[in-house]
Amino acid sequence: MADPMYRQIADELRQKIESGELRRGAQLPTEIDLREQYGASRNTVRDALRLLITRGLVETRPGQGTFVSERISPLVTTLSNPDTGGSGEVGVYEAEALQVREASAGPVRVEIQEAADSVARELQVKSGATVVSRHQQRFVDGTPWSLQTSFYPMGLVAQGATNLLQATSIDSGTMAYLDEALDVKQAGWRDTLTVRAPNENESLFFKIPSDGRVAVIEVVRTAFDQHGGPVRTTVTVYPADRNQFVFASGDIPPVVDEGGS
Amino acid sequence: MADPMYRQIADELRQKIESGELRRGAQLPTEIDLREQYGASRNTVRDALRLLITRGLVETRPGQGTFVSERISPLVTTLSNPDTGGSGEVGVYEAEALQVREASAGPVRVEIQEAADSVARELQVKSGATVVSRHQQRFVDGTPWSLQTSFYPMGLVAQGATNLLQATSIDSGTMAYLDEALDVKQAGWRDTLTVRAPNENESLFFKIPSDGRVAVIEVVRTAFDQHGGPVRTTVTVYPADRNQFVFASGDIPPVVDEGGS
DNA sequence: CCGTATTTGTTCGTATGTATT
DNA sequence: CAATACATACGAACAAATACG
Repeated sequence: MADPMYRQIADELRQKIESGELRRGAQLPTEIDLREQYGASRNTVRDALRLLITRGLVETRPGQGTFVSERISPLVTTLSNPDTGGSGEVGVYEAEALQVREASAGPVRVEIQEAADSVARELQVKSGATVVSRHQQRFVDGTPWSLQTSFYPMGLVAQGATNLLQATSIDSGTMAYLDEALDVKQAGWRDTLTVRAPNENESLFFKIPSDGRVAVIEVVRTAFDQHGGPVRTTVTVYPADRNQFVFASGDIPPVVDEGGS
Repeated sequence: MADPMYRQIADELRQKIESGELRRGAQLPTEIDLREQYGASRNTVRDALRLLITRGLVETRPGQGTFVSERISPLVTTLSNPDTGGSGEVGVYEAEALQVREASAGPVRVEIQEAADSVARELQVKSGATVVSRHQQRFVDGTPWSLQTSFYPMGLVAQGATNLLQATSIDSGTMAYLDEALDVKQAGWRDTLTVRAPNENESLFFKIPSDGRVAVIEVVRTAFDQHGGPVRTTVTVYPADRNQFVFASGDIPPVVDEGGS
């Protein structure tokens, strides 16, 4: 009488998934069916399913059913040193897709805000100081992939970097633009990764449960100029169940295809 | 009728925790008390508590009660480029503690194993090939912090690096040792971060719930020698609810103390 | 050491709400 | 609109872990 029943059920289902008996994308029996199959109550079945959800093996869709997650070969995001590989753009997260994947992005939403504590700390300004925020939704193969918001000190605009207020996508070249406009160069950056539960916006956008069963990964990248002052801080949020992050450093060979099992 | 009740309860409790009304380590009202306070059923209260557990705010101890997590200012692990800061040791994860923290480690457990698929892929050997594994438990301030296992191709031992089989802690200098013994130098490395549910060992060691409510972060660091061949792959697992990772690149100023709220 | 009270963990049954088809 | 399937919520009972006299 070792494991509780809900964990036994979860284990059996997990085995069926990993053995391929239940394929990716396939629909699991409904909770009612599982209740009968395992002689458990629906609540117990749901406890088992919650375990599988947390482990990223299945996902539930209200009104539809429970399905084996397609996920697999997680999206790989490279946060490498540009001195290392030839990853051109500095300050842009790049999905290094082993498979062919199509990345797209929503419109840029520009706002003038008062800096929250966390942002103020990164930008080394007073809490509540005025900052420019540029927010964007990103998709890969049409599915929600990340939410990204960049914050710039308002001082940069006052000094002439007025394009920061434009709602056009200059993200791939903002640092180049700042160099050109203000002679501000990016000398380095710092990435901070944190795992936490999603907030309401995030669970809606990523279509992950709102009860925290699936975490999100928050990457805060703060870029510094040649004088050691913070120029920009970018907060990017990814769902944790379908992402991996790679840091490369030094001289290493390119990645070989792995061919997921 | 916006949020479900269990989330409202969780929000109120979260507020009490963040405002300091419930201090770190303090015991929350029992589930029975909360049931009466909020006019909800015990199951609904437990749903709310599960949310807070997942967010790392509280933890439950059977027979005792529910307590505000001590956690706080997460441990920061730097995975930086050595060219950047002066972070001496290459290939060693370093807890950059803003507070004074005491790191310790358990004994090294050396084993000869057949490489699992994931390890074989990283070391670019055939699946099932013989490898040396060196496993260690790590603690910070006496609490479990990480589980680390390094894998080396058996070929290195055959070539003379016999010290790899010794159960003494040479971890901080294994790469230096390999340089000396075999003229193998570390030219670079690749870190891969994945978030997943803990396995049984991990949940026991870290004392986190075994149902996957708290994720773990798995960092796989593979080091490459001057010829681009993999020398070592190190798998380190951290509980996700009390850790942050920092990757610094280029020329950036040192971290300033933040003084948690 | 034992027994009891307390507290969380697991499981059941049931009812109703909400999203999708 | 109806049927289906998951989401939320209630109430109840017993088990297991812990604390304490």
